[in-house]
Amino acid sequence: MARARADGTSEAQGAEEGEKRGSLVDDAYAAMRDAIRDASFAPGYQASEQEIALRLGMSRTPVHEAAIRLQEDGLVRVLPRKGILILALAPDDMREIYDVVIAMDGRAAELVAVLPEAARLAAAQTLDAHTDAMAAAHAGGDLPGWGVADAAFHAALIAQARNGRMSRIVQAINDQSHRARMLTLNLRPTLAASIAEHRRIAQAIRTGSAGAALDAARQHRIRARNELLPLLERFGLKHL
Amino acid sequence: MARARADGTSEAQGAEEGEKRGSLVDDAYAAMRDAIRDASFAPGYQASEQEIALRLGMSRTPVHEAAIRLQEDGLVRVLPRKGILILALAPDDMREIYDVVIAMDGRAAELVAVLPEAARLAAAQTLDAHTDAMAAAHAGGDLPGWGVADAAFHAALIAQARNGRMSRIVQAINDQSHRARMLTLNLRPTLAASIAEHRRIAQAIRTGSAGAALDAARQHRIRARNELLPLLERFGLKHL
DNA sequence: GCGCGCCATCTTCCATGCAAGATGGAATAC
DNA sequence: GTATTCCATCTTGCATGGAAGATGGCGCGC
Repeated sequence: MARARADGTSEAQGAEEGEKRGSLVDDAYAAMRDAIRDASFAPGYQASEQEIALRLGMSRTPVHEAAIRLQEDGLVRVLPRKGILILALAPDDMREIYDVVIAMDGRAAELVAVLPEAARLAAAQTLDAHTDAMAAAHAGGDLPGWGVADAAFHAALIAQARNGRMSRIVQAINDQSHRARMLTLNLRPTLAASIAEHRRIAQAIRTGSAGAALDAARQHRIRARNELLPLLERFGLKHL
Repeated sequence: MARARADGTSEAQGAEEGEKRGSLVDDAYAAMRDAIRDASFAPGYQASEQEIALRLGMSRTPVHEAAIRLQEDGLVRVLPRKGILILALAPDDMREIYDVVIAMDGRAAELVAVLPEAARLAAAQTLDAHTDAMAAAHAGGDLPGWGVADAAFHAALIAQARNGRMSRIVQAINDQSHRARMLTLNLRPTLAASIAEHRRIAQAIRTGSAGAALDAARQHRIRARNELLPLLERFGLKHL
């Protein structure tokens, strides 16, 4: 069920033809996805398959097939006979994305909270470790580090729920919103509140309180949403 | 943002679904998806792209690209240099699927319940109409009709939440579980309970009780899950 | 100057060819 | 009889060419 994601670091430049890894389609997919994530391909940019193929040192076919997968993931749109459009995120997209993670994180927390006690305790410990990292980054003024630890917390929460479909959905959603998260990291005022809420989620899981875990995870995401969306509107960030 | 899906899922826009029959890839995608849905392609069957292309009267290329989309949707698996494998659903897959719809239906109900009053009332009326159809089918012993009306209720609930990403996720999940729903329709004992629960969801939406709507939708799906999964295990339905 | 149509050009869509990996069965060794 | 090797065949991965649609600029009419 797990899609093979070649997670090699992307060289955005010349694609030297070296070792034979997976398929060229996977290479093209990974390269394009990473380029979109780090904004090498800016949103709104309209690329041609020929040009990308040339840059990656392959023919148009694997680029085309990778573009289909990226479109399915919601990262680009293939305009018939016009080209590949890198999609931008509007505030309304962020609203949609938040509603999905509110639902998923809540159910995931609930599921983890009803695991057998040993698994529950291990999960809570893992989650607390990530929260510790967030607190340390916060104390040290390391904003990117805070973001990484925060992402790790939520990724661990989903992973512990042991649901491949939920994992893939959240992964796709995260790919879409990665740019926005990077941009808005320094806009978010209440890092401390997040840390406290993460503690509450882990504690509810530790005690096996499914309802409390569900509620804590939901409220955490809902607060983040209510905090971020007005900021996006205020700053007029029409496309992220 | 709405991808042109052959079955016409899309956002609310005045534009009519013209169903442009321009792309062979779309044709192949729709044909293969429908064949999988109604079990013309049985799970476990390993098809060759050449054979499908021949049957659809096109070359291998559009079939191959459609297969990529179907794989992304979780309906098939493309085995490198071996063929296209129609995926089967195990009870564990149904567990995963139910957890996703529990999360999504709950959030959707909550979102609909906080709409402005006019929209809320209209939504509740639509939902009740579907529930009426379920009751009528139940009274008339029309099991397939009951299933159609039940699906319409849940589709309407998601649609009213006005979240394209949620719609697409639920649509993909439904595509995966369609066969299983058809098979298990006559195994489910408590149709009457579903009808009563649907009424509760609609009522909570009507009164704008977000928490009650969330809980009613969640409990409805959770009960269905707890009812169905043991049946699947009992009957030894390893692959659906 | 201004609007309109035409066409050169750019782009994807799809068919097809070639190459390489995977497979099953036959032939062989023991 | 059993295990092993080899190869004919089937399959997809990828490259490439022709075809058709979309676009923007240029010239023409006014």
